[in-house]
Amino acid sequence: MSTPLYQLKAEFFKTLGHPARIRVLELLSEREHAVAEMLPEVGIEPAHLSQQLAVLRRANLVKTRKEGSTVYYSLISPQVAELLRVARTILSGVLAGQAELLADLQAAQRPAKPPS
Amino acid sequence: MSTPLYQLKAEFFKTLGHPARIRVLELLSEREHAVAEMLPEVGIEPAHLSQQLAVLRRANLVKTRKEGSTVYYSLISPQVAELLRVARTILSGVLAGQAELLADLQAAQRPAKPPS
DNA sequence: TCAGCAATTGCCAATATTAGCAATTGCTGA
DNA sequence: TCAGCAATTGCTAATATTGGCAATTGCTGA
Repeated sequence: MSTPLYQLKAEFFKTLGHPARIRVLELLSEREHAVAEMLPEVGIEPAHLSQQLAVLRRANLVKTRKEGSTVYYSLISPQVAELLRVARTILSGVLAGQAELLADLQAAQRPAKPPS
Repeated sequence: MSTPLYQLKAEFFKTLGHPARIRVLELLSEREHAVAEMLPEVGIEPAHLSQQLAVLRRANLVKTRKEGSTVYYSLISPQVAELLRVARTILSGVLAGQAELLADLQAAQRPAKPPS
């Protein structure tokens, strides 16, 4: 193994680490989409979307199908949808934790009640 | 919502996008670890590990427990372990796909046998 | 009290990522 | 054939991440 496994994992997550790419993967979790179809959803200029799609292609996460001059993208592995689902669960936990913290901070401005 | 959800998700994945941080999360998926204990596993200098741990702390993915002068880290959400598991599955699919591609490329040098 | 270790922080240069703009490719319909 | 649209590529400046080194904090045992 030339590259250690955790290096590959890190690169994998790095390719997910961009708002436009996440947005695209979410759209593709539902069904395949043409580039033009994704454009308004992602809200970035065409050239930039192409670049981000290229990143996903290079990472082997999506595949393309050409029909005339429009290109349809879809997920290679449907498990990506599951990954996003798990991530959402974790994230809502994290955000809930932060909300709690926020509440504590706000409470601390009044006659302090110590954390449980 | 000041920051759109997919922005938060991207940031979440971005914090996973570093070999040392992945390594740490894998270790913590098993059980809590002291910093000194992780050092040889991760194989980077102490100051750098601290920095990466700080990234994980800021992202609310890990928590610390102090005992004397040693600091123990653990996962806040055990679901992170599941996330890493799903990621591994996807990754092995991706790598298998690449291996196939490689095999095809090699086969293409001999009297070509078309893809199934 | 202070020497010594664990862990962290701050600062900075090297490196990688992102996003904007112009130019190009490939297909389609007039 | 060529005008026009979909998508992509190349180049570049702005921005963010990284990793190395020195200095600091906090605890413990002599």
